[in-house]
Amino acid sequence: MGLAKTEMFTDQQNEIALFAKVFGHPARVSILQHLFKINSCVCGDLVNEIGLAQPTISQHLKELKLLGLIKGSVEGTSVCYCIHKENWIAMKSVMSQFLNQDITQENKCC
Amino acid sequence: MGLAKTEMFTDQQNEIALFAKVFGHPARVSILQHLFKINSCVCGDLVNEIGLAQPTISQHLKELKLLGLIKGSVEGTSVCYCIHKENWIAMKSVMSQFLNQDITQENKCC
DNA sequence: CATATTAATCGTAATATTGCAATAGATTAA
DNA sequence: TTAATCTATTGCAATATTACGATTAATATG
Repeated sequence: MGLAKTEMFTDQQNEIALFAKVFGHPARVSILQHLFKINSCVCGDLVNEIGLAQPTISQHLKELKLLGLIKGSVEGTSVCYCIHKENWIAMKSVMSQFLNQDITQENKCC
Repeated sequence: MGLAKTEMFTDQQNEIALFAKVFGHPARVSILQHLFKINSCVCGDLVNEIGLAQPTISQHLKELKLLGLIKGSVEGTSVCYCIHKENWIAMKSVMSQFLNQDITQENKCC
C-alpha cells in the first residue's frame, strides 16, 4: 500500500519516524552537512555542490523546511537557506531519547 | 524515479541515510522500543503488541536484521529477537556525529 | 519596459515502500 | 506420522518517493 498506519502508533513514535525519514536520503544529509559547514547558504551553491538538478534540490529543501529543520530568507534573486538551530536542538532531543534507550541490562536470551 | 543516486554521496552520508531510513517507519520504531523494554522477544508478541499483520511485522523485522540492529535465534517453533547491542552502539556513534554537528557559531545570514 | 538570474512548481516516468492474504517451511507434541 | 504452532516468503495492489525537463514566478539590472 505504501501508506504507513500511523494511527496505531504514539505521537512520539510517529515524530521519530518523521524526522528519521527526512534523514533517510543522502542528498538531504549532504545538504544539512553543507549548511552546517558554511553556516549560511543559497540554493544555487547546493546544486553545484551536490550535483543533482535544481528542481530536485529545491524539492529536498522543501521537505527539510516543512519539518522546520532549515529556514530560508529571500536575498535578492536568490534564497538564503540555513539550519533552524532551535528546531534542530529540539529534534536532537527527540532522536537522542530514542537512540539512547537503556542498553545496560543483559538480554534474557539471544 | 524513486531511486536515490547514492554514487554521488560519501559512504558516511549513505550510511547515515540507511540507518535513518530504517527508523523512518513508526512500526520499526515501535518494535525497537519494545525490544529494549522487555529486553528479549519473540515475533508473536510483536504482532499482538503492534497490531499489524504477521507478515508485515516479519518484513519489518527482516529489515532491522539486515542492518544488523537486531538478531534472532530460533527457540523451538518461535524466534527470539533482540537488540544487537554492539551494532546499536556503533550505529549510535554514526548518527550522533551527524546530529551533534557544531551548532555554536552564529549564522552569517537568516 | 525588456532581459537576465534564481528558485519554485508542475507534470510525468521509474522505482521503492507498505500491507496483507495465501502459502510454504520449520519445529514440537501427540 | 499427523496435527498444531509459529515464522518466513511470495505475490499483488495501493501509495510514496525520487529525479528531472519544462515552465512559471519573483526580483534585479540595463
